[in-house]
Amino acid sequence: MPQPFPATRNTDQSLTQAERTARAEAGMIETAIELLNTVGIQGTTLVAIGDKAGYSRGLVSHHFGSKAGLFRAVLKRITANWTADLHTALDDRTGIAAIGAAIDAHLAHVLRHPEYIRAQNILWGAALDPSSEFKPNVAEFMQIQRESVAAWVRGGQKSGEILPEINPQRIAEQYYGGLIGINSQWLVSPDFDLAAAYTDFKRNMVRLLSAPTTQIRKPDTLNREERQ
Amino acid sequence: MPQPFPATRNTDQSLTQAERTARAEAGMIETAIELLNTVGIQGTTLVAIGDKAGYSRGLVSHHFGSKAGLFRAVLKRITANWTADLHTALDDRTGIAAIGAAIDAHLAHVLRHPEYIRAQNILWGAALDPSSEFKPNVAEFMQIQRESVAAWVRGGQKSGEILPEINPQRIAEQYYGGLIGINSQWLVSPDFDLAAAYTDFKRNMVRLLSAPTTQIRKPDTLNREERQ
DNA sequence: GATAAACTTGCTTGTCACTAACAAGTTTAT
DNA sequence: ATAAACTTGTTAGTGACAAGCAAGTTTATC
Repeated sequence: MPQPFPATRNTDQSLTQAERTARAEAGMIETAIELLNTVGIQGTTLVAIGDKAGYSRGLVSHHFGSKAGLFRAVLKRITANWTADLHTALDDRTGIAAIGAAIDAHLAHVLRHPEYIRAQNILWGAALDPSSEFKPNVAEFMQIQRESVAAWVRGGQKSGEILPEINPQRIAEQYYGGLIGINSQWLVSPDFDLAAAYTDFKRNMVRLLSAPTTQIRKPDTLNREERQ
Repeated sequence: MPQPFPATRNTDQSLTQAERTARAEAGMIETAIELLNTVGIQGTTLVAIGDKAGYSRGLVSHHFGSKAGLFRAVLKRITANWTADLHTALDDRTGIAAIGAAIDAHLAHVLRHPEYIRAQNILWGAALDPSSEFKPNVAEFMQIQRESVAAWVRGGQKSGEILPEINPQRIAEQYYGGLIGINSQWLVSPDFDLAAAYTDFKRNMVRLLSAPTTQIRKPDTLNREERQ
């Protein structure tokens, strides 16, 4: 039954098939993230998802094929969210400035959406499993992230602020590994000082990338700069 | 029936209760590690452990209380193994030398016992889960590891090779995070160059800790040193 | 000091509530 | 009416626990 005012379609009465699908899938993904954060991967059962999202226990399988399929979709959604945040934060920067801004954005993102980060890392942990169905997705995501970082380094090398001897791929590995490691420690230890670790990481990263000529100063000056 | 030669007790015929227990627990732990590496945490069922270890499916619960209890024991065993390796590698070193030696030992250990590292990380991943029963164990282990690193830094500060302004705790977080992050990337991406990442990490760590006076050189000299 | 009963511990099997997946249905949009 | 979204019935497999059996170990008795 076609409604006269398409703008008010989502008044719970009659929805387009596409709308129903979108609403159901989004609801289940959101519910899964919530459950992952509260009762973990074990407690995130199909029944629990269905109950909390207002559907039956069978709908997850219908839409995502399997529980692993739903988790794949969760990762996809989280990744998209982070990528959007990063793009607006970067704003066409490259080189050292891009890396610094990215680390800042990362910290802000973690503090803003801790439940996303937690869910992401829980699923990444599950991906280490040899029988994991979404390990390739995780590997690919990391590969793409590293490639961005390597591109920033190459940009800095083009402009001369980063020495040409530095290997962009190696920096990308260190950069990305550092972020993963900091997050891992924070997720396990509730009293871990995330902000301090991030700012320290940023300072170290910038120092490693800066050409040695910028470090030929008197120790006093250097230290004051470090504290800033 | 008491045997005349206690030294030949373990000839598969008649075992002391203690011997039986030790053999059974060690067998199940070893089997669990093997299964974690091949079929993952999902495939590591009580039935599979019992089958592979030559016991029944009920013995795990009997000895370790639960599946989580077994995994706790697995982590304990892996940790003990790594700690022993580290101690022999360190040999009373402190300061930058200790950190360098520890990173080398870490790489050697990962290459020597990849199945241990993989199992450890799979279980750590599971520990991120809010319902995890052994998250405190993981957090405590990380805390102890960080304390060691911080002690090395303080040692280096005492001898003067590390600047007093450097925060040992922050360094420990970066150090440990870096190792976790590198391992995580390697575990997910089969073609990840682990050795290259480790040597790069070591070089960066040493550079960060070295007093700036050692960096006031001509760029040429610095670069040659970097390549070594 | 040998020997058998009393006891303890290692280990297995039966059972139960719960889970994911799939197939066969019912309801809703087109 | 027909195809999609969604629900319900069913099944094989899971971890935990309890009851029971089979070894090993201690103690009492001769």
